[in-house]
Amino acid sequence: MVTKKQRVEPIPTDCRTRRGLELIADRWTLLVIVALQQGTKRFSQIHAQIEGISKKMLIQTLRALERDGLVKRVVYPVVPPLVEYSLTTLGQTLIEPIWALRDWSEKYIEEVERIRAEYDQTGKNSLQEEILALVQKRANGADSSAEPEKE
Amino acid sequence: MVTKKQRVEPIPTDCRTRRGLELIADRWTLLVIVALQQGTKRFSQIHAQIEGISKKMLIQTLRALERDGLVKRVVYPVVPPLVEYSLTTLGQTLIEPIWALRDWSEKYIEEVERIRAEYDQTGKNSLQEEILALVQKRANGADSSAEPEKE
DNA sequence: CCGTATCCAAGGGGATACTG
DNA sequence: CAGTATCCCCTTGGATACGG
Repeated sequence: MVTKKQRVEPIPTDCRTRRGLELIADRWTLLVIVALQQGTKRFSQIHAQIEGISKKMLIQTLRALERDGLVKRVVYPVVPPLVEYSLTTLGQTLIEPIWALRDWSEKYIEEVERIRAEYDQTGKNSLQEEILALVQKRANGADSSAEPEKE
Repeated sequence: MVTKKQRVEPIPTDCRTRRGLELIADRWTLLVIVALQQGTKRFSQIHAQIEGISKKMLIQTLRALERDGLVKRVVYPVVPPLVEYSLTTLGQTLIEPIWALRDWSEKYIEEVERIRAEYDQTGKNSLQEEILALVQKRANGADSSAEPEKE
């Protein structure tokens, strides 16, 4: 159990990590980058590749990425229109961290889903026994009034 | 320019990568894990640390993480209540990929913001010249009717 | 083909008040 | 302290129709 008076330095809204996460912490951005990391693609190809995304959301996501310099958009003045999207050099720097997330998913997602299924069925997961043991131990051994202190 | 008939294999909604990204691709989840990677924390500490999150969203996020076995929640039966959250062993496996994203943010976020500011002010970013060159080149040298082919 | 424009339903998420 | 409950706004985002 944690003792009192632990100093916690806040994560300000304007720190670089938060600003960075805001860039990519939505439903589609990372998927679009994953799609483009295979190389230049037309709009319709990306749209076909990312199952479930609407044209509206794809456009929106691509526009944001373009605006931020992560994706390059090239329009060829032909009929019918031909538009190609690709990662910029800057955008390619995101491939590595995203790959780390992919690796994690490949390794652990099914374990996560197993635990979730168990939780949904039983109302608890296997961690609960561990936790109960912790709480019991404390209930027996220690004073039950915690009396948290102010700073 | 990309040539015709490029094969694109779709990313199905149920692939592991997408299921993994759905876990963490929202506004708060990653920040909560970042907060907890420093060690066990009380609810109020996390809440204070993540500037801007409401109690409602923090609870919601923590519940989801708990349900998925990434976060452990321990309630001590004392008054006033004392609840501690920490990453499980499984949850800790996420630290590494998240760290990669943090590193990326530290390195590149300000470049991104520079480009974005430029884009917002001028309606274009520095890539546009590069793109114009590309398009011009094509317009001069090649047939202007692209005539995309079917498969 | 690659968008834009408009409408609209669902729900995300804040504010507030209340409880054990 | 650590939630739960309710209200309600307002954004998100899908569906559809249309345009260059």
